[in-house]
Amino acid sequence: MEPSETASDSAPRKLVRQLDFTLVHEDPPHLKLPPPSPPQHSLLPPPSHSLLQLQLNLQSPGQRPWLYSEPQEQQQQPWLHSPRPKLVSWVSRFPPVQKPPVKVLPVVKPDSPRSQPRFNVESKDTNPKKQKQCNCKNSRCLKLYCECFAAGIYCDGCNCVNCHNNVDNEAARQEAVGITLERNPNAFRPKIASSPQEQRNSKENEAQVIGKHNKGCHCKKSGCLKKYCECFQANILCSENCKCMDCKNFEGSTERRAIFHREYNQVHIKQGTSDAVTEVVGSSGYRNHITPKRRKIQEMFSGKATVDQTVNTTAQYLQAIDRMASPSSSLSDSFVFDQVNSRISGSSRSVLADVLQPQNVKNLCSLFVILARVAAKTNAETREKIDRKTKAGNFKTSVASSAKSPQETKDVRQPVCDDHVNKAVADAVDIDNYNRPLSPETLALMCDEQDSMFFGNTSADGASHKNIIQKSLNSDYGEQERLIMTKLLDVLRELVTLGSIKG
DNA sequence: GAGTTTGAAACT
DNA sequence: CAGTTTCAAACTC
Repeated sequence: MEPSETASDSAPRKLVRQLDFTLVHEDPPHLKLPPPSPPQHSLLPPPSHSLLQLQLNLQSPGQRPWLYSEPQEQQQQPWLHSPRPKLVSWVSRFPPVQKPPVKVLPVVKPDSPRSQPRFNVESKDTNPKKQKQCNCKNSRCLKLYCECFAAGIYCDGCNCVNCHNNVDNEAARQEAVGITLERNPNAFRPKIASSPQEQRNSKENEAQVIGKHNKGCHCKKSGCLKKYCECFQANILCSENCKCMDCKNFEGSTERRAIFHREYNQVHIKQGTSDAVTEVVGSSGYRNHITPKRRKIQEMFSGKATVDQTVNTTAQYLQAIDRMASPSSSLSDSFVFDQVNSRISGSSRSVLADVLQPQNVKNLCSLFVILARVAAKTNAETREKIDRKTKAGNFKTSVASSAKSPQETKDVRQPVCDDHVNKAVADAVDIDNYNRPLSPETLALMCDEQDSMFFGNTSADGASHKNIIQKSLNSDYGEQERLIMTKLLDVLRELVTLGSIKG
């Protein structure tokens, strides 16, 4: 504020000039709607050409009265003339005071007085029937602590004490608004910004949410997985704007998955859809299990701004594989996670999402199988050596060894039926099963199927991988390793390049 | 429902 | 701008 100005005389003018609720009028992130159909929910009154008119039209006292005082200026808001047809159409399509019906979310939390978001983010107030009711005691509802005030509405039926956020205290409130805006011109703006990707996803009729918290959260203890976290509450991932510690609100986070899993299950158990729950749990209950190594990689790649772009891209690649390899055609698990993740996945949506093809995943999987086979051979020979050594040097061991049936000996030699190899294959297959532990029987079956699964096609890639296998099994281990790693690197590089180009 | 925890907002 | 305090929602018991 200029020294010559006072809060009271400068506030109103500054208000209207600075307030830009552009984003307010967009759908909340989790309620993205198909373009042609009318919006079904909005936290705030739909935009109006005439703010004065809006104020007059609003029978409910709870509607940002201070925002609607200078229509001319409002009309000059850039977004009304910028290429944002969606917003313009909103303006013309909806009367100001109409409260659209609630859109039922795919994942709903159990009803609770606290279930409404705490912060003035777009996702709040998903139930238009009941206005938020604050419980302020010391702020007179004239600070951003107050949800109503922060949301730009009068308190109405709240449980607040000494409330000044009402018509009777209009002057005081105006002043408070002025002070608040002086402190932060964006104080009343929505905190969640959508990205261009959101538009595209809307066109694709996906419920993708690509949002980002403008300021970012600063959580320290909640892991950004509780509603204390603004990002979490807004159903978006933490972004580079955040300064949170020990953040678990990133794409691919096991903990985050677990939470949504739990919530989904709770809701459906309540709704009596136990069949669906069983299906969901059955098909994905193991997804939350994650190998330490994999988790390490995830955490390593959960990168924020400080992480190198290349690394990020690789992480996204891994995440994309994670997504792609999920049986997205399945209605149970993938539905839940597609719905949940799509609402949550934010700015870190993989740039490879549209680049990766099933063949890429196959290629990578085939490499893992190769690794498994090499490991199997290595391991089998090591065991053989140990056996020979113990046979020669230890009578007892010799007896035990000789007691082995020929079949057992043969089993040891079989590439992917060894413990270590099982692990290797499990890691490889893990992509398809989201870390679900596999029984030995299943693994054995998969061993037999690997070839047809991954090399059944007659593509050049398939042939080249077969060659690698031959080479791997016939040449020195060092050479095998080199070949495999080189191929793996090639695959990753290719995808990173694709991602970079797209990015 | 009371008490505690949490993190944004406000203040210094 | 960093550290501290205030505040009210979220959470726990």
